[in-house]
Amino acid sequence: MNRSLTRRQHEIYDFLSRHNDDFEHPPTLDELCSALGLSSKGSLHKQIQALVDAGLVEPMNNQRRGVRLVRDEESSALPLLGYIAAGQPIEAVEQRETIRVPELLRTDRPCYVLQVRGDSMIEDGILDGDHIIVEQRDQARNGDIVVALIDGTEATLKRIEQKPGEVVLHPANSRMSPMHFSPDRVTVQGILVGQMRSYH
Amino acid sequence: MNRSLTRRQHEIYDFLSRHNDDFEHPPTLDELCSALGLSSKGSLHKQIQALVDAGLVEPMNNQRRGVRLVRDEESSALPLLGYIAAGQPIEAVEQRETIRVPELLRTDRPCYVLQVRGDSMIEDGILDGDHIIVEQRDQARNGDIVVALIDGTEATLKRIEQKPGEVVLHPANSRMSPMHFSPDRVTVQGILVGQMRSYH
DNA sequence: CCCCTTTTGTTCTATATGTGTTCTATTATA
DNA sequence: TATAATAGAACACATATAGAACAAAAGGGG
Repeated sequence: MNRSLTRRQHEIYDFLSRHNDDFEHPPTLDELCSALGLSSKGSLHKQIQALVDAGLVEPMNNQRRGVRLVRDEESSALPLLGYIAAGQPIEAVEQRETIRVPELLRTDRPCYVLQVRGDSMIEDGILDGDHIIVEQRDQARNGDIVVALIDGTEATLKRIEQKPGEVVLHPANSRMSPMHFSPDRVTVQGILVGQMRSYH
Repeated sequence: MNRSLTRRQHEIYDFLSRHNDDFEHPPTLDELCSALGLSSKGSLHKQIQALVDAGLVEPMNNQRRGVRLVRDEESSALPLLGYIAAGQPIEAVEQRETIRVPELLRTDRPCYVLQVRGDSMIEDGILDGDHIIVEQRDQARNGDIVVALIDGTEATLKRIEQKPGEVVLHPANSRMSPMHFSPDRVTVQGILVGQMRSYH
């Protein structure tokens, strides 16, 4: 079942994940063959079968309905990790919670959700209580709003500016000042990609 | 039962979803045949029956013109009506679009989605480009943020204050002033219940 | 209201095509 | 040498289609 994939099997699975939107309908073996540049569906079938055994592709027991990836029923739910407030570690939520997030507010890479505490980003329209969707990353571009870890303990949500020899974290609150750190004290944990607010 | 669809059944279902607006009434089997390029309604009937078994098409027990899709109540998708900017009518979007909204950001009553244009509510964290979820209503409580229609033409998003003999619409922008109207000039179209923002 | 016709859905059968499956043989790759 | 990847053929059977015949509803004219 949980056998590790060969290199080619990995390629094929990646191809399916990337292109399953390009196919109008689940692709047949023949279609996949020409898309992949193969000329024998028999060979492909063997590979697909390995993916089925690995639990990545829906088993097709003689059915003629195309090659479908297994539906990740959690697909639109992301883990809600806890609260983030400037200057404190992320306060984990007790239970392992998940929260549904529409595709529009997330990316294809791994994401998670935090709830905002405090007003440090209020002028960018991020208010106390908002849910933010964060893409897990360890690098950011200047101007991104990031979840940054300072000295390995304090987590904060700020707009980042990376200069040679210095990292500046800008709050969006005129009553607060930018914070300056040496680069080795700051690690990026993710970048802000989406935001949700409920008014009830 | 809940069997997965064959390829052709998938196609036919897609066709129905795409074109159910093109048909004045639910189509007859013969109409569908010619639209799909088939010449045997007997064959089509078998396919339709499969869709009925899958729960995607309402069962047509000898009814005429009985091919209608089952109401898609599950999808958690709301209609995206268009753009709202202070002082102009809601600019309708061309296509009838829908957008997925998690339960957290909506209510049990009918809701719709608008995209915000302008900065009139910026200090409440509602920025240009944000998607807002509006619950359809004709009454509001003081302090609610509402979609209000002024003189039946201009739509605007503001915080409402209803006094005897007067309605005040408060922007959240210190460069703008509250607007005063007599109650008969203002009708509430809905109240803000959720908000979404994408950063990419 | 009844009878007839027309339309439209339902049920068959027969046939053609498509599509997954199973082989074996051959070639790369480490 | 062992493992993986490929081609190609042959096969089995699920699915798609046409066509005919039948049944149920709708409508119309007397």
